[in-house]
Amino acid sequence: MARETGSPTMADVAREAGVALGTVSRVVNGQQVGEEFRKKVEEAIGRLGYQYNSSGRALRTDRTNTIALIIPNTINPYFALLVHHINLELEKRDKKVLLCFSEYDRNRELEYIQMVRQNRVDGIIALTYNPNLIIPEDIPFVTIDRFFSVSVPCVAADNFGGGYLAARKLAELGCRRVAFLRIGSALTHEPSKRKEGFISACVELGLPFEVMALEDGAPFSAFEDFLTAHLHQGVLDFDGLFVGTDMLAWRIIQVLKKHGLRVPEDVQVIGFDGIRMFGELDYVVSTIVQPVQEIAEACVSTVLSRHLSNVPSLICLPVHYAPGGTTRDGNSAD
Amino acid sequence: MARETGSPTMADVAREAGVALGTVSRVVNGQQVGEEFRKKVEEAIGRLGYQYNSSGRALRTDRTNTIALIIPNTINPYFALLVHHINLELEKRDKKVLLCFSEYDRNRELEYIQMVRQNRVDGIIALTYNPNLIIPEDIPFVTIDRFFSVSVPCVAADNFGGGYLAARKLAELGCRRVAFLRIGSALTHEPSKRKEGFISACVELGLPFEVMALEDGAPFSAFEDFLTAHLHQGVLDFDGLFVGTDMLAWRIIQVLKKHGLRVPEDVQVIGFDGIRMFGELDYVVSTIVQPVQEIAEACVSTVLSRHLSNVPSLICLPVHYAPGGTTRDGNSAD
DNA sequence: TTGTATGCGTTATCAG
DNA sequence: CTGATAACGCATACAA
Repeated sequence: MARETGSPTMADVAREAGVALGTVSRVVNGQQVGEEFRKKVEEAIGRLGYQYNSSGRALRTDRTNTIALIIPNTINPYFALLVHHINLELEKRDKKVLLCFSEYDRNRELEYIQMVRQNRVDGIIALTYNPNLIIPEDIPFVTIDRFFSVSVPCVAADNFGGGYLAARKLAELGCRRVAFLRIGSALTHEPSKRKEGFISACVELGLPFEVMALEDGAPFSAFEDFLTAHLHQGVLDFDGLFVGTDMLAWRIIQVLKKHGLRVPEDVQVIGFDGIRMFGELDYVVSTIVQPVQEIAEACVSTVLSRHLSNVPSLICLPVHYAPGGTTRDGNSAD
Repeated sequence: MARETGSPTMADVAREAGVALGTVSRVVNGQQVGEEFRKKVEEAIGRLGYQYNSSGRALRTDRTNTIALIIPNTINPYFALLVHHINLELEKRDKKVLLCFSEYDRNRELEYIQMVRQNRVDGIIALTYNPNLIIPEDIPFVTIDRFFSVSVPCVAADNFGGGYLAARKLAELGCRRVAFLRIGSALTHEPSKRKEGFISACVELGLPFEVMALEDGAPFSAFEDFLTAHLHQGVLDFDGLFVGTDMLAWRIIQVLKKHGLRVPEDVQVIGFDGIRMFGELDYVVSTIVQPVQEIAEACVSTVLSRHLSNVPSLICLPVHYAPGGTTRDGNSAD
């Protein structure tokens, strides 16, 4: 008979089964145990409805089987996708996720670093643009989209290749003069390379281009000003736009439409990320699709790999293009 | 000097500060301690970079300060919103979130129930349509949108009121014949009341209406068939539609447009949920907005309330209407 | 192969 | 108000 207080423990199971505590532990952990004993223990576990206590195990082994995921939020659909896939990948490996929403707030990030230390997480996956984040040396740490140093593995899509692909695609779809629009963190991170790739392809193709890059905090109206400055008698100087993210692309398109420009007839637009309507319907705009599933897999297997030293410091995963109705190549899914 | 292995413990701090272990514990937990001692301990903590070990605390106190959140996924924008706000509310109260994505899969839900037992979570917040979910009696449990029994608190938006409001709004906007479209779980849950509210208002107003309700698993094409059956010489029998969710509304609108119908000129459409583009821009369709923030707050404060017996078994929160460009009342945000 | 005993880091009880 | 010490549930080294 188990104690009446709380849930049954291994000691309760041992008593119920008439075996030693250690034997129960071995059965629970799938180690080698005589058939007779195993059976007795399993029956006792069933009778008592025993569930092991992960606090006890964590205290003893100093492993929590928990990975902290630091990400700005979950309402941005791209982040939501990432959370989704990372959680799934971790679950496959019987790991738990400790959610940390930074909200782009440096102080919150610092508090989270402290919190995850208290919780003795086995590793951290972080998507943060905080330039001077203090990275714990003693916890496996993997970043997304942001390269800190060779000792901190970074997983990212092939942003350069994506920019390059976007420019080539616009050219292929008949564009004669294009522009790149972006707003984002001032610091250099992987997504910054979208611009380089785009420029590189334009130069290579002899395609005239312009760049409009804003830093975080700049007002969106700056883009409107830019566009109206390039609008002459209802005709835009550009017939193709590559925009840093799908979200920004969407907003830019609203502006274009407000000025009576048709998308894609007058201007073709390609975004970046691969956001779908409601997460599962059509792409919101024509886009360079990030391989979210692969990014998640890479983050998880990297953060869990025992020897981070053996792991490459930058894992770059291939992107692809998908039409989404804002280019003149049909609207079918990829 | 602390032991070289692992992070410093309270014992290390005690030694460093020249006080007893218990005193360190009292300082860490903000209990009354003499000024002299407190200072010595705090300095030692600073020198050693001590962070308390939550596994030890959990083992001792049998409280993990963790709440499990069971939800189908995070890629559906409504769920993403919910996850976001629930996480924020829990964080305010220094609680952690254990993420559980059910993917609408009954087996996964069962595994999660087991997992959260092992992790000794302090409570569970669940959004699940599983009709015969086994609810742990011994863990505070709060559901969203689904009423199980009076002993399990349920938090939901005022779905009936929302349906009612939608019908009145359509009437107010000049609709003469309307329809309600929905697809969803066959079982009766709170969102089912959207239909009742809608019908109730239609009857009250003498507004002719029709209902097209599909069960989960039915093909979307059934809606197309329904609409084409009601399409005569390019004119739809309805000039107003109320659709069960924003996502379905969006898809219905695509179909309407394919048939040359203009929204909102020919047909006005109101959805339900309050989904915004990219989570933060305009509403995707005109919609009945769920009070997600309040729902989250209610879930959290309920699941954390020590005496679940004192808590109402159904918490119903008010919704509101927001135009989103698919009705003839402008497109400005609320 | 199984039993026994110790300690993981913490809180809480009790004595001083 | 502080110090010493015993649990909490588990894994594991060691003894049988």
